[in-house]
Order: sequence, then structure tokens, then C-alpha cells
Amino acid sequence: MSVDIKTLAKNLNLSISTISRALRDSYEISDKTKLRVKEMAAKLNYQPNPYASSLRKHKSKTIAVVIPEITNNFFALAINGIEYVAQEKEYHVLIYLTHENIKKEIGFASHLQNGRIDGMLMSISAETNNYDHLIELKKKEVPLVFFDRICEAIESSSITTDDFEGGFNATEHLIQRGCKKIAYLDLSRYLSNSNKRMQGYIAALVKHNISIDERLIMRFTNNIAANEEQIVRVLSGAEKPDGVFASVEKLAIATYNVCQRLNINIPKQLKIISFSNLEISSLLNPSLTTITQPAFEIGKQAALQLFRYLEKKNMMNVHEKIILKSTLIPRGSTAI
Amino acid sequence: MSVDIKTLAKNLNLSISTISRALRDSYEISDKTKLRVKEMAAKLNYQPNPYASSLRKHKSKTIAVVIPEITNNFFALAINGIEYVAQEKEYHVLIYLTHENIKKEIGFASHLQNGRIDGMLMSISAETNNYDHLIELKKKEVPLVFFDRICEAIESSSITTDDFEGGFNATEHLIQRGCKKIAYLDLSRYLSNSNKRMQGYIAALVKHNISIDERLIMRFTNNIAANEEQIVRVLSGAEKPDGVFASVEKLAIATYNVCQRLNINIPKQLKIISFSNLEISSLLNPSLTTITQPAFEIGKQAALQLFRYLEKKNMMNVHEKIILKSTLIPRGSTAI
DNA sequence: CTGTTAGCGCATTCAG
DNA sequence: CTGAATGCGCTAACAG
Repeated sequence: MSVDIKTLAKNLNLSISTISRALRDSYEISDKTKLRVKEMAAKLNYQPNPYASSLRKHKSKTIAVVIPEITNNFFALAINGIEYVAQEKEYHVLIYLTHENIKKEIGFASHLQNGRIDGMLMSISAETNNYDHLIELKKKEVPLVFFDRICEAIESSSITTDDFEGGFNATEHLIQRGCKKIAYLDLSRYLSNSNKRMQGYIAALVKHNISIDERLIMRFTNNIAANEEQIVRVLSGAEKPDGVFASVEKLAIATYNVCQRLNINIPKQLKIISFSNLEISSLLNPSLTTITQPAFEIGKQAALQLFRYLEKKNMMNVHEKIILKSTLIPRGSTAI
Repeated sequence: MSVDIKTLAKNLNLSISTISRALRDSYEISDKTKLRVKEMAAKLNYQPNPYASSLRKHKSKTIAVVIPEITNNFFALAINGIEYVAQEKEYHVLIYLTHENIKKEIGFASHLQNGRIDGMLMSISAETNNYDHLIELKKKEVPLVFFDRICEAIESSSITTDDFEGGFNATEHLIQRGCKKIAYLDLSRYLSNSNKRMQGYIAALVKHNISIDERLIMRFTNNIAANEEQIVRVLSGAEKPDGVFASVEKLAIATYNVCQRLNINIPKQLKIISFSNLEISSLLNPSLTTITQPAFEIGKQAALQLFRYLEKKNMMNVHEKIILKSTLIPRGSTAI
């Protein structure tokens, strides 16, 4: 049998309420009693049952992180930031992966209204084009903070990167290196960040008097092979681009794969730039120029914002939109 | 107020125990009643309180994953595998990062005896050289499965890679490409997998009649700058190696950084091979040959083994030691 | 097949 | 400063 508050009470000839209060440093308990209780608790290795406490207090000291995937350095870094804050606050972090599947996202959102979590951090899936499940969460007053891929249809706090500027800078970088026909690779037309990056791309083209060629704006799915097919078609088609701006890393990878297959020399015949958050620059192909997001900081800020909701009442309607800066990193001697 | 079992009971003129049983498809309840109950539950959007249930059943449907870090593709992939299984089993996954700090690991292990989790998956920290906290967990009968970095001092299931063979193959690969003085970069002398890799390294040297030079066996810490210093010293010292076998990716990165600084041409003057699990081969520097672990599968197998413990009684003393195979991946035209 | 009752372990009223 | 009593929401005897 495990030692509980009742065991301590018996051992010390005190009531369970005294024990409970002593353990939580209530002002109503004398220092001597507190000391006795704590010593006994330590001696018997007392571990409070978190679920009994949660049931009673309607607080779980647990937050959920709902994200599309984890094998992507951006999200791994963001979780790192989130977990960092959670440890400080003595909270627990549950992870849920949607794999870009809106049904899973809906399932998590609906399930997690049951009190298991005190709040949620979320980056929506690429498929998500309906927000009922998120609206419902808000109705149930589950504190919710979006990061990176936010839901603009919902009043809520969010932490993002300057996606428009990032897209603009990426595109201008290619233009300044002589590109005239720049392709844009988009993960999903539903994603807030992806859309902003594309707007930046378009703004840069406009600024430099380059006309927009719809055929160069490609949209992808979760299907890697199909994505590569599409890239092959465009790279070998009439519209043949001289530059590629990939809105996410996995599309840059697809492009590299295709170039290898088509024998296209990357820095010379085709210049590629991509949003990417790999922390291994020295291991990377030196021809890749990246736009890097402050992913750890985004996770950290998102968690901090969530805790602002959790710690203060009356904050539920105060929404923060924090936008952090991305960095363009050209690399190596053959940097484009 | 949130709708609970009592609300349903009132609405249907049934007792709460009937509701509870109907919701869990107990054989004692008629199909008609079950249907009525479920319809009402759906109508009122009833969400059972998980903590009430956990308190009552002493089961949390939650597992913990305790790992050194997450910004490392091996662990990200492993979590992916773990979460995949957890979703199938309708379990929840808590993440705890030790950042290679034994004190954190001890803190998590000791805290998580309180019933919050039904079981734990763990990869021990590089600092961990004392296992009292793990022994205590076992005593409390918290099901525990190690993966990748296991604790051999404890009777337990584990899922690993063939680290000895991986180390052997890596070393032999360098030897076959002409290396005579191969450095081994070790993360920690406490780590099971690192030690096995080193044994493989030594075995390959012995097989090829190459004497072992202690100066070429380098041990590192969590301090990146200090690690690079040490590499600089050896690379520019009298023992100057012509090949490097990094037991983990971060040490390969450190080596690349140093080579860049010292103007060492990687494929020609120095050949580098490393354990690494990056899923972005086309973005990688083509000079890097890697030993890749089946990380997703390791996570999956570890989770499956844990669930074997959770689902069957009397399994607690049946331990499985599963060893999966690593793959040596030479890459690109300049592959070493 | 359904209802009554008694906790799971803890926090918090309300009394002293 | 401390104790007795109540209930968080659910499950599981036990009874019928």
C-alpha cells in the first residue's frame, strides 16, 4: 500500500486536514507542526496523488502541445522551449501529433475539453480549413495559444515569425542574385504562415517589376512522391524557373531530390532558398540558403503567454500577437 | 457547470451507476438503455473527467517519455514512434527532457512514482552513473522500458541498436578507405550505446592490426566550445588522425566546425563517419557518411513493449532485450 | 438488468 | 492553530 495523507496523519497523531495544510505551507499551521509533518513526509517518501488533487481543485498542472509533426527541427525546438518553461512552472507537457490530419486535430481538441489539461499550445494542421473544433475549445474556456501556424479566425494569442518579411527577403535575395523566374513552393493554402510568406514573395516580385507567373506557384500535399512529380514537371516544363523559394524545409528537400535526379546543378542552374530551422549548419549542403526562425524562443514565448492565462484570471480576453524575427542565412563559399 | 454522470442520470431517470456502466458497455446493461444513455451523452456533449476515473481505478492512461533532449532527430523520430503507438492505445504521452542532467533525471523519476503515469520510456542521460532513482522506480513497480541508452545495471526490457556492429562497421569503413589513425569521439563513458560503439571500434582496429592510440579516443561533455577545443588540439597535434568516427551526430558537427576553422579538406585529408539519424540526406554535406538507426521503429518497439507490461499482469519480470539493425549510408559522389 | 452505497486521496468549508 | 465533515466525479462491490 502506498503512503498517503492519512498514513501521515496516523503517524503524527494529527488530522488529515492539518497534514494537507502543513504540506502546502498554509499560514494556519505552526512552524513546528509543519516541520514535523514535512519530516515525516520525507521519511515515508510521501508522494501526493496528483489526480486526487486535480479532481478536487479542477487544475491539472498539465498543458497539451498539439502539432502537425515532431520530426522537423522547428517543432522539436519549439517543444524544447515549451518544456523549458513548463519545468520552471512545474507543469507537465502532453504531446499530440496530428500528422497534418484535421480529423486527428478535431479528435484531440474535442477530447481535451475534459479537464485533462489546463491549457493548450497549438500549431494547426495543413488541412485545417474549418475551425469549429477550436471555437468549441474556446467556448469551454480552455486557454489556447497558437504558434507559427495560427488560426486567424479565432480571437486568441499567437506567437509567430515575420513570415511576410521572411518571404520578401528570401525572394529579394534570389532576385539580387539574378533570378528572374522564381518558383514558390507552398505547403497548403490554408496555412497562415505559408500565406504570409507567399504575400512576401509576391510583394518582392512586384517591387522588382517581375510579373507573377501562376504556373510557378506550386501547392503540395503530404504525399512526398506526388510533390516531387510536380516539381519535376515544372522544372522541366516551359516555365523553367531559375530560382526556387521553398516555404518549408521538406519542400526544399523534395527540390534537392529532384535536382539530383534531373542532373541540375544547384548553385549554378538553379538557386534554392528555404525556410528551415536545422541546427546543423556545418553538416548542410553549402548551397542551401535558409530563412531561420527563432524556434526555441517561439515555443518559450508561447508557453509564457499560456501561463499568463493560467496564472491570472480576467486575462482570457486579453490577446497578444507576438511576432519574432527570422534570419536569412547564406552559407558556405558556394552560397547562392 | 460542466455536464457529468449525475446530469445524465437525472435527465434519463437512471442511477449514476447505470450510466457509468452503459457508457463503458458493460454486459449488465440492456442495449436499449445503452443507446439512450449514449445518445444523451452525445447530445449534452458529456466528457468524462479523466482524473476522477484515474483516482478511482489507479490507472492514468498516461505514459512518460524521459529523454536527454529533443532537438536531435533520433529522439524526435523515437517520440514519433512512441506517440504512434500511444494514439492506437488511446494513451497520453508526457515528455520530460533531462538535458543530460542527472539531477533532472532523478527529479523526474522520483516525482513520477506518484501515480501520474502508468509506465515510463527512458533513455538515460550522459551523466547518469548512479542508478538509485531507477531502482526505486522499479521497486514502486512503475513499468519501465529503456531505449537506445539503457541501464544495464537494472533488470528491464530494452530496445537498442546493434551498437557494437555499427561501431565496427563504421571503423572498418574508414580502414577500407585507407585510414590508419582513426579517432573515436565519445559522448560519455557512462553510456551503454557509446561504450558498445567504442568496443566495435576497438574490435575493428584489432582485426586490421591497427594499434590503439589512447590519445585518439576523445571524451566530451555537454559544453560544445570545450569539445571543439579538444578536437582542435588532437587534429593539430602529433597524433594527427586521418579518420574520425563520431559516436553521435553532435560530435560530427563539432568536427566539421573545427575542420572549417583549420582549413582541413574533409573528404581528402580527413574522413569522417558518424552515427546520425537525419532524414534529410539530400540537404546534407555529401562528404558525410552516416550510421543510421531505425529510430521510429525503436520508439515504436519500446512503446509496444511497455504496453505489454501494462496490458498483462505477471509480465513485470519478463524482460525483452530487442536489438535492431543500424545501416551504414555512404552518400554522394564525394562519399568517403 | 438496475439501484444503493462506499470509497479513490485530497482540499476546503465550518467549527472549535 | 487544529479537527471533523463534505465532496470533487467516477467505479465497483453488493443488493435486489
